[in-house]
Amino acid sequence: MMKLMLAGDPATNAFEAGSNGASEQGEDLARIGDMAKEFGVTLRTLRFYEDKGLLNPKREGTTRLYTRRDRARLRLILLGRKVGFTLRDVKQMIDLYDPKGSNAKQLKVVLDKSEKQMGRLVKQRQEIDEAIEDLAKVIESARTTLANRQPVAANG
Amino acid sequence: MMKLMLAGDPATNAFEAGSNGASEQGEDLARIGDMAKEFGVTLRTLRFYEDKGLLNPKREGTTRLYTRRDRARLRLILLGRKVGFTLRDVKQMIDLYDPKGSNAKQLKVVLDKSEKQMGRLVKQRQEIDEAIEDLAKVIESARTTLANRQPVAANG
DNA sequence: TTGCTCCTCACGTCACGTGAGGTGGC
DNA sequence: TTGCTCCTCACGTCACGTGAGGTGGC
Repeated sequence: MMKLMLAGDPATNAFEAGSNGASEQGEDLARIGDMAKEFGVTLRTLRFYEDKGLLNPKREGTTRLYTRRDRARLRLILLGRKVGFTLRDVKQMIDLYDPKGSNAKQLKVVLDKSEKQMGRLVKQRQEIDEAIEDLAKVIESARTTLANRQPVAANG
Repeated sequence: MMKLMLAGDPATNAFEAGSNGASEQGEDLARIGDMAKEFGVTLRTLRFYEDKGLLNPKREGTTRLYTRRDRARLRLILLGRKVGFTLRDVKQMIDLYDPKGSNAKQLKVVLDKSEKQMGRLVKQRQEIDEAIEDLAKVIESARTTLANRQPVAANG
C-alpha cells in the first residue's frame, strides 16, 4: 500500500537527499499529521528532528508544511536510525550532500561510518544471543524450582 | 581467576539474594573501588544502584563498605541488566525475596517477567538482523558508487 | 459552540558519564 | 606536602514521551 523504497530508489542513493530546487509546484505538501501517518512516527518525533536540524519544513503561519525534500530526508533519517546511527551521525552524513559534485567525500564518510556501525551491530547481535541463553537458563531454573517447591496436589 | 557463578551457584537460585544475616564476621568487606574492579563497573554505577535502592552498603564514616549480601545483589543486578531488564524490574524481583518462605511468588514473577523479556529479546535480534542486512546494502551501494564515480587512474 | 489539528514550552525517562569541589589517612 | 581513594552535588547525554495551555479554521 505504501511504497517505502528506502534503498531501492533508482534516482537517489542511500544517504543522498536531492534538493531538487526547481520543481516546487508538485503541490505534494504535507502537514505534520500526514507525515506522521505516512512514516509511522509521532508528531513529537518530527518536531524533534526539526529541532535537531535534520528537517526544515516550510511554514504557513505556524503550521509546518513538508516538501518532497523533507520526505527524502526523513526516509534517510529513519534508515539511519534503523541501522543504529545516532541522529548526530545521520545529520553529519546528510549534510555532506552536495547537489553539484561527485559527493565522493560524502560516500567515503558514509562508507567509513557504516563499516564501523556494522561492527557494533555484529557485536550487539552476539550480546543479544548471550542474553537469550542466560535468560533461558533463568527461565528453566525458575520453572524446575517452582515445580519442586510447589508439588501440585495431583489427585481430586 | 574470578569466579562469577551467576546462575551456577548451587546454594542460591537466580534472583534470590540471600540475606544470610548471621555470619557477618567473614570480614569480606570491600570498598567501592574493590567492588568496581571485581565486577567491572564504575564507581558511579555502584553509587547509582544504591541511589535507586538496589544496593545498601554499610558505612564507615562516609566510606561505603560492601558485604557478601551486596555482592550477591550486584551479581543479580548485572545479570538482570545483561538480559535487558530495567533496574526497576530488577529491584522489584530482588525485593520479592523472602529468606523464610518458599518464594513461590518471587519465582512466578521472575518467570513471568523473563518470558516476556525473552519475547523482546527475540524481537530485538530480528531487528538487528534486519539492520545488518540494510547496512550491508548501504555499504555495497556506497562502494560501487565510489568505484564508478572515481575511476582510479590505473596507469603510471 | 464543539471538534479537530496544529502550535510552543518544558519537565520526565533511562542508565549512567563527567566534571567540580572537598575530605581522610597513609 | 604530595598522592591516592573516597565523598556529594548536579548538570549532561540520547531520543524522544507526555502533559499543559493555547490558537485557527471548518
